[in-house]
Amino acid sequence: MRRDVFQAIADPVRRDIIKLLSAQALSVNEVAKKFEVSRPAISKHLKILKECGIIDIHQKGRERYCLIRPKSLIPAFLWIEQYQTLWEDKLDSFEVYLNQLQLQHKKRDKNE
Amino acid sequence: MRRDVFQAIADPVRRDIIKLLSAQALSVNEVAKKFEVSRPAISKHLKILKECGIIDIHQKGRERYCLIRPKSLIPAFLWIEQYQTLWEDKLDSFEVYLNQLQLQHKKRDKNE
DNA sequence: ACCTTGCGTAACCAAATGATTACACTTAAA
DNA sequence: TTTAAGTGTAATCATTTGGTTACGCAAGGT
Repeated sequence: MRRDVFQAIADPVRRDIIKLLSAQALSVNEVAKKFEVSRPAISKHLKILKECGIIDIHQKGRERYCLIRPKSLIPAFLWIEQYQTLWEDKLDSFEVYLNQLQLQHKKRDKNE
Repeated sequence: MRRDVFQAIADPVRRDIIKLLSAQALSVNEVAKKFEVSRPAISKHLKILKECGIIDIHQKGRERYCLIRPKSLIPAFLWIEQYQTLWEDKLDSFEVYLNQLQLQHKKRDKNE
């Protein structure tokens, strides 16, 4: 059972939950009301988000409030960010492709 | 069958493939050699990456070269980036939590 | 003309995922 | 002290996922 931030944000429902909770802390029921799926389904999503460190859950009376821990998204952010220079490159994809291919073949293909 | 960037980068093998191809274009076999799993397994990962627009595959002789299309990662980058202000907030999580809870309860809880 | 290389894909399988219903438990409310 | 509200979790299920082996085919090499 993989439990990392990438798996956590892979599901669209969980991304929507993150969005909700980034605006305000909500109880489990309050979260569940925003979705079509059943409350137990939301409960499971919240459990996964908690296990991935993306949310905290605090009991208050008989309610459990979910609040986001935005720092948990930083690893995913950094992973994607490392490719930023790539997509900001001046060279367009086709040129990059040709260059890479040349490098690739400079030893074995002598007739191109 | 979900086919979006988030699902594409959810798998660690696919993230490693992206890393490889960000350095240079490689043929399917060259990619497969870098991993423990079988070539057909890599072939499937490459197919998913292609369907998500993360790589292009160009035939050259009997080899197929995979090259990254880094721009396809931008949507995921933007999604995570929107929470950057959240994790850069001066307030620490506990204060945020208390504030949110106050807002949450300012109408119904008058005895706290 | 063969054989080899590179690769896709079908068939199959175990495990993970995402959902549901039913039930249990705890805490507030009446 | 009943009752209702809020929630977790078990049992169950269909689908997806990620892997394997086996096979087929096209393009190069001999």
